[in-house]
Amino acid sequence: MIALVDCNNFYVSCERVFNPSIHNRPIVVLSNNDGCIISRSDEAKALGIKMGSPFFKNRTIIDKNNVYVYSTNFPLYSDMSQRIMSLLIKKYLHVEIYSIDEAFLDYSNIIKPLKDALHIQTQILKWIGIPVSIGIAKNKTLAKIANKIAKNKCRENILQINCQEKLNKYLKETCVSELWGIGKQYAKFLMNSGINNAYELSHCSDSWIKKKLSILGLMTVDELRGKSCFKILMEKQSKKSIRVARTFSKGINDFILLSNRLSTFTNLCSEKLRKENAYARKVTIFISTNPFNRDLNSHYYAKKTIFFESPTNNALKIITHVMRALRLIYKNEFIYKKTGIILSDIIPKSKIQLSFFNNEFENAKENSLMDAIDKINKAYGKMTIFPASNGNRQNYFPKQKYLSPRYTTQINELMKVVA
DNA sequence: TCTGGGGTCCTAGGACCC
DNA sequence: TCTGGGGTCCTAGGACCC
Repeated sequence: MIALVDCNNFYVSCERVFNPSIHNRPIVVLSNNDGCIISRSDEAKALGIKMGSPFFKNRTIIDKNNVYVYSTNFPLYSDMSQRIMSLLIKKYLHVEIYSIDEAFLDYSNIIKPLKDALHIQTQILKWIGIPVSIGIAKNKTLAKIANKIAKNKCRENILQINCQEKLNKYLKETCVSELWGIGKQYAKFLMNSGINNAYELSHCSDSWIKKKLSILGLMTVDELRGKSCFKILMEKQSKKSIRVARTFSKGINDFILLSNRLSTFTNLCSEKLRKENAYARKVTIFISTNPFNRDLNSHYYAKKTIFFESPTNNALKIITHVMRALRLIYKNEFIYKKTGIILSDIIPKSKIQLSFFNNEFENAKENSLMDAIDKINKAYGKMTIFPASNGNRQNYFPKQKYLSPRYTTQINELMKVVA
């Protein structure tokens, strides 16, 4: 059994903790630049304010109903999140922090799941002040479904799906668009194909699903059928890319202004990288015109990736590459609305071996790189690697690959870094 | 007039290699 | 005139998540 703990209207709930006077009032929290609505209280939802919709389009409803409006306060939200997560980690052995407001718990050894869930729910509310919903079911996808129903239809905000009868009933009640892993495009496609709810989806053929929705879609469908495909990932996953991007309130078409902004982004980005104790192998910059402009001919999007000679986290080095990329794509006749930089192909310094080799060699990280390579050679005759994305998908993908020349080069580079 | 930011993963197809 | 087979690597583009 897996339980999903999900905070109700998280950002709004955080604001309420520090301002109890707004408890029964409609509240919304806005995104960066106060552009979109990204969190709503139940009262605001009842007014018909949509998630992600632009602030200016809701202006009339907001003014008319005295809706409280907050700009985001991310430091506050992540602090509150940490408090909740550490409470969970203290109490449970296996916890996956899935997002700022969600965590999966391994409930396989919990004897009375409902009672236990009620207890932790009460504790979080009492000690931290945040209301949470808890869904309990056989796997992550079903726990997501249980959570959604718990949040919207159960008085206690807790629901366990523990028999096939209940499961079938809930699957039939769940529209494909509400499923975890089925987004707008897939939902549209499925409904056009006559598949409207989760129950119908679970009866589609494997080959068709895989072809149309990719391997991840098939895993989702397998979970609806009761298999467990997505494991609980306890270890903090090291980042594979880091990005800083902004939409400007006014478009920019001046090269100097753009490069100034990009320098700032580069600093922020490499700061994040150093915080991760990691190095990046490439940088991508992108710039785009206003995507909401009605004139489609004025849409312009450009992206340029530059590889480093060796992995780095040095902002000055990165900036020279960023500027080169900007010069390559800059065209004066456009007014850019959005720019960003992405550092990717990230190598965690503290466990360099791990990023290239099988988990079995985790304990090799204490030793030198050469030792690790020797061990691997002895064990396998030739080196063994796993693609980074293989973690969850061992049932679907063959495990072994031989070490290609590409990786030999990378190892040589890594050894330079280590030295 | 005003429409977020930060991530992950998969797939197809071309380049390239032996 | 015919035009292999098996493999890797990289990228663009498109999907998804909160």
